[in-house]
Amino acid sequence: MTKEKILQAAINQYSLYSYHGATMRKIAQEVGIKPASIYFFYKNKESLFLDAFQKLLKDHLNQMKEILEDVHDEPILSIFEALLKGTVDYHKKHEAETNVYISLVTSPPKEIHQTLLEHIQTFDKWMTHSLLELIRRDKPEIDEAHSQKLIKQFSVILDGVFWEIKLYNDQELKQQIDEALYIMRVLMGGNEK
Amino acid sequence: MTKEKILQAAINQYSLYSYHGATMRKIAQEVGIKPASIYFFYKNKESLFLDAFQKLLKDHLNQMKEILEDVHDEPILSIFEALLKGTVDYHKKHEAETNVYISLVTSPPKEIHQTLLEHIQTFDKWMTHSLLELIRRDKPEIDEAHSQKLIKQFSVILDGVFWEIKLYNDQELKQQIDEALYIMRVLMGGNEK
Amino acid sequence: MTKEKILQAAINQYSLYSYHGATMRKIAQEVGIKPASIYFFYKNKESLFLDAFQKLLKDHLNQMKEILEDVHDEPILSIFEALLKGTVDYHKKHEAETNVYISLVTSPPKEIHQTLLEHIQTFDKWMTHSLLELIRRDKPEIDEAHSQKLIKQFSVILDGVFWEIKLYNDQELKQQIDEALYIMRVLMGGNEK
Amino acid sequence: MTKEKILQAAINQYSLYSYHGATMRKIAQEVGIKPASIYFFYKNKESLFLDAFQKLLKDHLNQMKEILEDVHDEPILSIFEALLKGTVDYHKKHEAETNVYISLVTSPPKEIHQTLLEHIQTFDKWMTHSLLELIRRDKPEIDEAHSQKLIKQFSVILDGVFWEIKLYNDQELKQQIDEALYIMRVLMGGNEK
DNA sequence: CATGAATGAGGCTTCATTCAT
DNA sequence: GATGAATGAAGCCTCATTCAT
Repeated sequence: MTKEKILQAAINQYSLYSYHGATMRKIAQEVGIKPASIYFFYKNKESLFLDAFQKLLKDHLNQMKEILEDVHDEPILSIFEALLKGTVDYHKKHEAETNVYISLVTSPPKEIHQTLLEHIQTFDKWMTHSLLELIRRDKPEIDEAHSQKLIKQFSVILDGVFWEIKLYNDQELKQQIDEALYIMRVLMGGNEK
Repeated sequence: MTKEKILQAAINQYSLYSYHGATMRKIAQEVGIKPASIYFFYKNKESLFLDAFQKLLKDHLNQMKEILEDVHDEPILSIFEALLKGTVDYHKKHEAETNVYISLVTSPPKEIHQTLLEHIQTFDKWMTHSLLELIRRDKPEIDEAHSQKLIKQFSVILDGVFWEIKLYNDQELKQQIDEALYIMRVLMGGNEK
Repeated sequence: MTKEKILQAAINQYSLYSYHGATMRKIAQEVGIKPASIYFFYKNKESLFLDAFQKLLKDHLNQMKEILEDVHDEPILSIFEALLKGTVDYHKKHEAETNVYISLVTSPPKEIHQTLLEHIQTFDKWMTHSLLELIRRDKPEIDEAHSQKLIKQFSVILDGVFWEIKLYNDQELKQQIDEALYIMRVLMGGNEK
Repeated sequence: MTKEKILQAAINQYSLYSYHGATMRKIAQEVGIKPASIYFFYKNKESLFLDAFQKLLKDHLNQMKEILEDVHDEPILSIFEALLKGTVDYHKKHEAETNVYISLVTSPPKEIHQTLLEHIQTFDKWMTHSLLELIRRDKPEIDEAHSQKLIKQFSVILDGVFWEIKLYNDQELKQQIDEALYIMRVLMGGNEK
């Protein structure tokens, strides 16, 4: 229990002040213990953050998988929608984690660089693979090459919406999601509006 | 001269280690002076970084303006292309600045929060306004509402490409830019490929 | 224990070098600890000295009260004598404290200015009040106006002896005390020598 | 001109913050020059303050001599009065210098310790000698032993008034001077009031 | 005369960490 | 499990001082 609270506090502090600004004292304070107590659970600051980062990446992957499972049987456009909205929801609800993730991608501490690259690749492969399957199921008429292209296009848009979480307020973001969905609809041959 | 070098070193260090990890010692070392000398030019660490951030935002805006000026008279699709490639080029060439910018957006120090919000708004307004004008010039048949929509769609895609600078290598990025341009072409009614 | 030793060292160092010359390093050295350890007990240098000054003033008042209690029942001239000698003894035995006190009176740091004024007033009132009572008890024939005057005269003389602690050696000081007592005897109408 | 301004600024700063707190920067600032410029006039901080202290002591002695000259021919009680009031006036008008003097007496920097002791002795001898002469002239009936005693008594009282400059406000101080003069009158056999 | 630019030394303070309790 | 007490290392910053201009 305390151990998890420490982990969360570490992430919160890192999200605000990055590695060197996330002091053991502030983390302890957030948990309501003394700094010395952290060392009962973690060997040192570095190992604490390695743990925190690992948990962070794992949680993120799980969350995305859950989102996909929930809409597994719906038409592909609904799945795109669910992924877009799910991404936004998740990151709005886990602001600290998102900030840490962005920070890790931007300036990865060398200790985590490898793990991070692997995560990004895993995530990418999983998403590509899943979407390929789901497109085939919903729209068998689309050949694989086209699917691949669609997925790449979707990823630009998903990444765009992801970054705009940090730029826009809730209302503007909703509009951007609508535009994103509109684009996907157009790309999938829907000239219906 | 020394003053500018300090500014650049501050940005480089911040990009790697964020505020608390960008120590005066490391900044001085990068410049080739002693830490005490920094204080001849800047009152303290905070004011040094405030200056650095301001310069960063100003440079970024100027750069984007320059890009747009260079392609001012070309068709709108070329302009979209120039903006996408220009953005990528600029941020690849100024990795440190980009990382700092991302870090500022993600976890803005309160001293710069206001300045940052204003910059983002200024940038947004300028880009919207410029593109509106350029679309009207090149495609007078598109009404303003549609233009507005197109610009929003472009911004999602531009933001997507921007974020993917941090995710993909040069080759993958080039592909993503191609997909981005393809999307814009489709959105502008071009069924020509 | 360590906390009190720090306080004493702070006073000693302040007495020698004043605030800016009383460095945390020298204080720590005197206590036999490292500078960082001071911060476990005191938030910072300022609060350490605020504590030290408060203790100093409190101790001084207590000491004076004790002196008076010890001679409470003796004739008033003996009381004057006890106060003069007690003051000299106390300040000779607590040279550092005396120097700090003088320094505080001369150039009071603004943080302690108010506290100091209150202390001086409290001390003054207490002494005036006590002596009034004791004169009345020993010499009921002296009316209050005269008593007030006598006390003021005594205070000039006491302050003179106090300042001469810093000017004269032990032997000269003893002579000055004798003169002081002689003056008081004369002032109280004693032409007996 | 600048040299004297530096000297005065040094004394002012010393009076407020003592040696270690009187920084070259603040002294320069008070004069309206840059710290580096001070080194044109003084070899270093230590020599600047040695000069300042010497001037201080010399000025003080001169001032006291002047006071005495002005009342040279008056009766001895007027001379006591002039000395008391002159002392108070001088120190009220030269607060910084007084504070420095007190600080020097209390915690003399070793570089000036010897000079200071000599000054105090010179001052003492001069005053004793002068007063002896003046008493003899005004009251030839008082023998030298008695004069010596009177002078010692006056010195306690003068020192008392001197210290009370730092303790009391102008009005209270005037009262204390009156009491002091009253005492001297009584001591000189005056039962007239 | 004056100062812009620089720096070694040292100031205060916080950091991560240890260890006995 | 937890922490009071301690510390070496390092953080930011100011100090007195120098020197070329």
